[in-house]
Amino acid sequence: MSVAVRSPQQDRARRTRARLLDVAGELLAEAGIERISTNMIAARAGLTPPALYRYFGDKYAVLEALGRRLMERQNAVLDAWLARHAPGGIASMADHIGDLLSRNAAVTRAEPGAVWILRALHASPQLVHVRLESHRHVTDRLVDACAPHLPGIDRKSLWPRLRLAVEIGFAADEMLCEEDRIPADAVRAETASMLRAALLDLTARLS
Amino acid sequence: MSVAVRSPQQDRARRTRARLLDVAGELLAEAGIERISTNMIAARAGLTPPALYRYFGDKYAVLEALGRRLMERQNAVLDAWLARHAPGGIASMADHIGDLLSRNAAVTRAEPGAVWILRALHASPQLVHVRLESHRHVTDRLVDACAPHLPGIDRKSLWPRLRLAVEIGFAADEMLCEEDRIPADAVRAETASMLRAALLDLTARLS
DNA sequence: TGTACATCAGTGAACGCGCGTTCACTGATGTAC
DNA sequence: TGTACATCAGTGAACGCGCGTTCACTGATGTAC
Repeated sequence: MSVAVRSPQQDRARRTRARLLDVAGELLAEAGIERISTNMIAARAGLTPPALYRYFGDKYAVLEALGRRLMERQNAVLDAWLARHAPGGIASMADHIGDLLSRNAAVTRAEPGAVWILRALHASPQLVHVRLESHRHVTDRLVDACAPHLPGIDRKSLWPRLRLAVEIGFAADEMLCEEDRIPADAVRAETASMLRAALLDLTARLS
Repeated sequence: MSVAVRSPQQDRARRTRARLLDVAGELLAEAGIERISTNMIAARAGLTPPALYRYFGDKYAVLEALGRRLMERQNAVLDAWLARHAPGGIASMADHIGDLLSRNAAVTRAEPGAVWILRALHASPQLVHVRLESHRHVTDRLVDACAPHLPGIDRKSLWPRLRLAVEIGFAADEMLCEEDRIPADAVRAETASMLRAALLDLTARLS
């Protein structure tokens, strides 16, 4: 990173940056993380290689930005879901987990190469922190939403349980992208009912 | 792959091949799949680059062999577990899922860079099939073990449920390798109890 | 037990290629007057 | 509304490097007699 990367000033630049990320997602799906290159990304976006470095400090910055963009979109889905169902308490949330999983899957499907982005975040030592931070953030939000309704449980013991639930939700979504021998809706429903049972189990232990 | 790769004839060769795989696992953890190279692997194993090509057709063959070796070890754990608990029926298996998860985790911990191997299998388009096939195989074995005790459920509807359970088991194991904010044993117990409930739910639907 | 010899394991040197990245630059955009 | 000008976006050419892989070879191993 020779020169600090400034955020785009012009409309054209914002479009170019977004195009670079879209293209990077496509190439990640086609070539995989070990084959993707900055030169490939620039070429596919209709740019020469140096143009990429106006927007990203280095190769990993591209992939990191790509990951963050996807996770922000997923977080937006979560926020909307929480706004709607958290006021209804644990039972309301538990009953609508399937809804959350479907909406999240829709985001994943809309993003070019989304599964591959998630995998790259998983598979590259330089990028693991992005995914980890995002999953932790999601867990924090869920704890915030659930804790008020579970006065008998302290946050410290709630966190690991919800962290596991988050991981399972994302794992199910990723699995559905590669496993074509199972019906997506049925498995999402199954996942939802498992998570629902786990969540309701928390309240049950209080009484 | 210029010349068909023959399996090693001498003891020295078998040791060399195993050493190449061990070293590849270490490097995968240190450098990640986008940085690892055949030259690096050979150098670390104390060999010159061409020696590697006596054992593996190309770079992906190394990673594929590495993945298969790990999955074979995991399968051995599963087979032992099934031999022990399958005769006891669904309830016996359901009660010992935690045991399976722990033993599987032990295998993962023993292999150098095991998490990274699993991630590489996940993240490289050329390698996804290895992981997918292994998870399907595990699912098949579980279906074989469970089906006789669930005469009311046909294999077609059993398969997706167990496939999901397999994915969740592996996902939990992988998560524990990177998430240090949660106690491993507690989360394995939690995972086991979720899977247990899901499994017992199958029998409950029969009555 | 010793040795000749066939086979197997590993080497030294090299290849063409595409990688990530940088430089000094030209062309496009938007704004102040 | 027109234009001069500062700033921003993208270019052309090039770099050193390590990659994956191949070749014709030498040294090590094990076996038949």
